[in-house]
Amino acid sequence: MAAKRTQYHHGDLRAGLVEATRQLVEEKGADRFSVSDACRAAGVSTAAPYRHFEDRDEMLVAVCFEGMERFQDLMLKALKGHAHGSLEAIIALGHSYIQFATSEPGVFRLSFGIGREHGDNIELAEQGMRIYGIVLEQVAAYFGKNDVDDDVLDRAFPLWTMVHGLSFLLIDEKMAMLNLDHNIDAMIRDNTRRLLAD
Amino acid sequence: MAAKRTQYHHGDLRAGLVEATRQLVEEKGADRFSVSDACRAAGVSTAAPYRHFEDRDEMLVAVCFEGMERFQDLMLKALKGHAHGSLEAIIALGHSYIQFATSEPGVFRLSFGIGREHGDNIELAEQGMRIYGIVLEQVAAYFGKNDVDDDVLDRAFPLWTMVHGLSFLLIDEKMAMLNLDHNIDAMIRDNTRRLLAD
DNA sequence: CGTTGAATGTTAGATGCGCTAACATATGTT
DNA sequence: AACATATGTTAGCGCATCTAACATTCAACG
Repeated sequence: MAAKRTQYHHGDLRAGLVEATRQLVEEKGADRFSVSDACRAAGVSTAAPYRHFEDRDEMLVAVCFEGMERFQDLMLKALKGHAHGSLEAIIALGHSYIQFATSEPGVFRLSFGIGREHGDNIELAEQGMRIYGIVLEQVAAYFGKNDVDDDVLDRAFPLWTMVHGLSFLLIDEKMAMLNLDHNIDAMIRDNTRRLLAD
Repeated sequence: MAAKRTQYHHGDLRAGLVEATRQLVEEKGADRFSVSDACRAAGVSTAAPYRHFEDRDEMLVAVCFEGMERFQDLMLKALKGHAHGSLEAIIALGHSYIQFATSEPGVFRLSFGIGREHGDNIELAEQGMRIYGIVLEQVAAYFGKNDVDDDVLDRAFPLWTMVHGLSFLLIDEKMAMLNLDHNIDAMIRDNTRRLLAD
């Protein structure tokens, strides 16, 4: 991991630190992550990161931002092969949401928890809206609409809360703790249908 | 806050520390909480807590456990005045879930995030099941059943994921970040109905 | 090319936290 | 009254974040 470099300069330390941070966030969680660990992994001194980031928090924001881009890619890929605005497309989006949360729980948790102290960060908000916008677009089409009106917002939001809640219950291992056994795929399918019905 | 005491012994330092910890968790979040801060608030030296808790983490577990008891009380109170197994009873439980999450976001987040490293903690799991059991009982009655079978589990779980997700989206201020405006009460009501329909 | 300023790295150290060991004081049992 | 136990304090270790002062490399311009 700690690839000892022969050059004085790293080459792309910023990227190296972001990747090291991302891995550590997955391993130990954002709260247990330490700048020192990331430095050891990247093979630089503990003062080096401060040439690229304001502080520890900014390193986490960088990981978060990068993660949200992967999240967006995943959701866009999920749409392929499904008719625009079809129930299948919307269900596929739900699956990809769970998929991201469970494959990168550390980054997922970080991405949603970070807004609190960074409510001012416009870039994070914009990236969030780009992702949610993918859902809104499909839901609008599902109801045969060309744009996202208040009705669409009201019908899409419960879908978000459901997959969001399911994601947290899964990664926080609540189902395991309470000995609950649910077929996740069936649960997303059935309840997406129910939430869109009426 | 830092009530200077005149006696050498505190009286009930454990309770004092739990309360100080709870307040700090609400103020700064569990990750930013420090044992030293709690000691300052309780007016004792930084070594004192270790007579009552194994480590920092155990202080948080204590706050979590205490919080879950309040959570349980809140949900039981929510049932009063509603017919056993009625839709209104179930909706009231949903409201009390959101109520707890938004009034004590720090403790709420802590309670659900803590399982990860304390999956072994049986007391926490049992308390969690007591709370979820309140919901299961009402949902069983809603479907005219006397006990909680697999069907009941499958119909209750989506309700949990919805209010759980909504709670996190609210306390993480995602709706504010994305300029989403939703009537929470209406949303819980309408979608509880949809999830129970069929 | 060679010089020089900017970018990017290092070392040393200030400050603070978690936790432990050794010691001090109160409490309660006989 | 004497002693064991419970509960507090002080001092200090190891590690973390972050800064200041210094070192090395890069790159832009004569």
